[in-house]
Amino acid sequence: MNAPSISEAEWTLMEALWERAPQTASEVAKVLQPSTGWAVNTVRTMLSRLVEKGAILSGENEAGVREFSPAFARDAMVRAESESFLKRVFQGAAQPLLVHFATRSNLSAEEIDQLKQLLDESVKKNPRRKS
Amino acid sequence: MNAPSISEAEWTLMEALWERAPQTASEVAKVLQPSTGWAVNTVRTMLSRLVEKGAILSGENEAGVREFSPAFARDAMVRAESESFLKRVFQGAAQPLLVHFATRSNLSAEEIDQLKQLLDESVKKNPRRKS
DNA sequence: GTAAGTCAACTACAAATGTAGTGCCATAAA
DNA sequence: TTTATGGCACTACATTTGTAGTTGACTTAC
Repeated sequence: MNAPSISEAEWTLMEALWERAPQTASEVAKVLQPSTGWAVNTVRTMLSRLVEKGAILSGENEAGVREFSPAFARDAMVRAESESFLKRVFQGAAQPLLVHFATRSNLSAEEIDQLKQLLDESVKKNPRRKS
Repeated sequence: MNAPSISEAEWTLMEALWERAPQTASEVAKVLQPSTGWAVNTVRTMLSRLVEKGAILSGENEAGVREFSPAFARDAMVRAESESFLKRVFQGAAQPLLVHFATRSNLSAEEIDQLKQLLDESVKKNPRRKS
């Protein structure tokens, strides 16, 4: 199954589970409480919805309490989300996207060097020229 | 006013208006019909909602028919959308985002050269080193 | 063994989104 | 002048999302 697409608030939950899994609903709620202020029941509801969507899996711990884990690695979800963003906003063209973020991002010199190196590697692996 | 955030389907309408503006509802509907299959009323409803959101403006043409134009340049909406995506998926860090798209995008050699040049310009303008 | 808290399952409800349908008016065509 | 056409304003209705509250079973500390 492919990574389902999830909402903004749901990303927050996923982040908590990627941090540490499995966790029970109340554990997640406790972790997120300071930053989000969500009630435990809110967290429960969202966790259930994520299970329905197939984004997380649930089981029981030794004490018989439900606990939750991501069904996909963060990277896979990022990839799915990125695809859809790229299509929607940049009409599928990666280069304009890269230009956009590269010019607006105030990268440090090191980060720029690193990126350029990545780009070089990419050209070695895929030395395609425009027809 | 800042560019409001809009849904996926709404992006489709905006694209049509960025293509050509102003357009009346039925013109937009006609343009989008093949790709989306939306009924005219669907388009009307979405246009109205976009007006409410402040994403587009409406006036009347010579014949007294409502016509619509984007309230923001595509670039401004792209920027807003990109911000939010960056925060949500890459936790605000542009560099990992760039790495992600750079490595997965199969750019042509020309595109890579162009990007590297952009990166160089960016370093000239902003010769920041990590502290 | 009784109150107090924890869980899970259900229910609630408003705003946003996707996708139209209805009713009424004006104009153009027959 | 009837009739079909296009426009506009409203209304409709299912789904998804955000944000909980309620109820009833269980567990635990007094």
